[in-house]
This record gives sequence, C-alpha cells and structure tokens, in this order.
Amino acid sequence: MSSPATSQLQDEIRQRVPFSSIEQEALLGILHTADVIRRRTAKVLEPFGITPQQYNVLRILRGAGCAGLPTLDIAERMIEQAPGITRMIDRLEAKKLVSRERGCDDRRQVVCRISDAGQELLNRADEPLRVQSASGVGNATESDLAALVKVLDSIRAAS
Amino acid sequence: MSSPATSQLQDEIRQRVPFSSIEQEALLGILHTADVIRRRTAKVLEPFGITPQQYNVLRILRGAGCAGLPTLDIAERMIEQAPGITRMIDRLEAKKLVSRERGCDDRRQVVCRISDAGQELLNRADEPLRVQSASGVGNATESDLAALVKVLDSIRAAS
DNA sequence: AAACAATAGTTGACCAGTTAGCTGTTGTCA
DNA sequence: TGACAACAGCTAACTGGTCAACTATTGTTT
Repeated sequence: MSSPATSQLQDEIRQRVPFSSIEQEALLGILHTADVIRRRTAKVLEPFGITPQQYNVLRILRGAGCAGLPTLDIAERMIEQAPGITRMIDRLEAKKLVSRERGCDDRRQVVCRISDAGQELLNRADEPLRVQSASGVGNATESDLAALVKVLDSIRAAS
Repeated sequence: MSSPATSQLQDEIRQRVPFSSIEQEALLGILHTADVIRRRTAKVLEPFGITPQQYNVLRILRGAGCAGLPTLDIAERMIEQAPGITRMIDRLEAKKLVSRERGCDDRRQVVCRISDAGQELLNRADEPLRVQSASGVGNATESDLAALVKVLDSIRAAS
C-alpha cells in the first residue's frame, strides 16, 4: 500500500482524460483496439499452434497455390520487412506447414509453398476466425463499419 | 521499387485476399492503421533516442510526479504485462531517464521516478508529437473522429 | 570479358510482447 | 510463533518488428 497522498494523486491520474485533442484520442483508440483485436485473434488461433502472423503467411501461400511464392513477395503482401518473413517461414517450415526451395529460373529466389498439413490447418482455422470477427465488432452497424473503414483509409493516406 | 503508399498496400491486399465481410475488413483496417500510426510515432521519437513505448512510460512517470510509481502500477496503465515493463525500465534507467529504488514502506515494491533529463526530453518531444497527431488523421472531421472513437469503444467492449 | 549495380535472401543485434516459473516480502490464520 | 497464501518483481525462453551488413545471383555497362 502506498501513502494516502500518492494514492489520491494516482487516482486523479487514472481518471484524468489523457487526451489533449480528439485527434490523439482517435489515434490512441486505434492502437488500443488493435491490441485487443490481436489478442482475440491469437486466442482463437492458439489451439491450432500458430500465431496471427503465421496464419497470415499461410493464407497468402494458400492464395498462391501450388506455384508457391518467393519470400519477398510474401513480405510485400504483409506490412512487414523481409528479415521478419525469413524467420517466420523458418518457424513454419520447422512445423512442416510450408516448404522452401531455391528457384530454378532465378537462383536468387526461394520459392515457398504451403504443405498439405498447412492447408488442412488453415481450413480448420478459417471458420472459428470468421465467427470471431463477426461477433468481434460489437453492436456496430454495417454503415458504422463502412464509415470506420473510410476514416481509417484517410488516416493511412495522411502524412 | 514500388511506392510504399499505404493506400496502394491496402489495394493490393484487397485484390489478393477478398474480404468475406465488412466486419473482417474493418478489423483488418484497424490492424493496418495501427501499424502505420506506430511507425509514424516511432519516426517522430527517433531523434530523441526513445521508442513509443518508452515515451509512454516516461509520460506516465511524469504524471506521477516526484512521488514516483511502483513498477506494476506502470504496467497497469499500459496494455502490457509486467516483464515487459521491467525490461523497458531497465533500458530507461541505463539512459539515465528514470531512477528506481526499493520501497521503504513495502519492501516488495520498486518505486520508479522520472529524472530531470527524462522530464526535459519529454518536454522537448511533446510538441512534435502533438503536431504529428494533429496532421496524422487525414481529412477526417471532428465528427468523423468522434464516431470513430465510439465504434472503437464498441469493438473493444465486444466479446 | 571485367567491372559494376541491382536484386533476393539471410544473419546479427536490438527492442518489445507473452508465458511460465522463480525469489523475496507481506499479511493472515491456526 | 510457524505455516502458508498472496503479492511485487524478476529471469528465461519464445515470437516478432526493425535496421544494418552480408552473400549470392543476375543484369548492365563498357
């Protein structure tokens, strides 16, 4: 227990509106909400033994089909940098969910492909994720969400 | 080299992975936008030699004043777990921006305080951050942002 | 052909989030 | 008083994002 003086001060801080503007409130709200969404998604995927980022990679590779996709093409489709992709695919390969092989036409490339096990895992995970995202928007209406998406686009397009 | 404009990235994702619902589009939009905001904030803080999370800790400690704050109380005010806080304060202490001492009334606690150097750094960083967040919401109006905040609250409150 | 730049990917090092498990301290209760 | 649960904080180990530097291959230029 802290001294009474500091606990009162702490309560003031806890209750004090930490936003100096509606802009800051909106931006911090986005960060906070993104954390909540990430945690929920991780929880849904946990029984499958993969993380949200690993799920994203698998989904991208499923979209690429049996032709596979070079490593950096995967990074392009995510918000991520190349080094992170390399190591994420290291882990997916260790779990036998993807395979890699040096490209034959351009020997600099490393073509990644989803494995049968990866396909199957993905198919099992799709439905729980869809259900979760459907219930995860609270009581927001469709037009609420459409407006949300529009404002988010505007924020991403800003300087 | 393709331009890294965020709206293009969104377009790309939209093409490869069609959204199965407006709900998923909204949730993914929040995640993408949060990443963009995080990156922008990191860039503003980079000249000051601290990360956004470290800035958050310093701001919390500034709010606590000279009384300081126990380690876990800081974690409570962030979205974070205790171990992360411990190491973050390790780094802030190494930079001489905060100080720590074992509590004298409850010897389990470790009270953290912002240093003068930390105060000064914070004061210098406040204005650039405020400017950035003001310009970082694009052309969204105040009522747009108010609606955004409301929908975000609803999403966080959802299951 | 030799030199050069560009490209694809990897590695190392750092910061950060998460979980599990640990030490030391405090309060409680038999 | 001694046993014990609860608490504050820490370490270890894993996943992950970021930057810088590196190797190997390819294309270009002279």
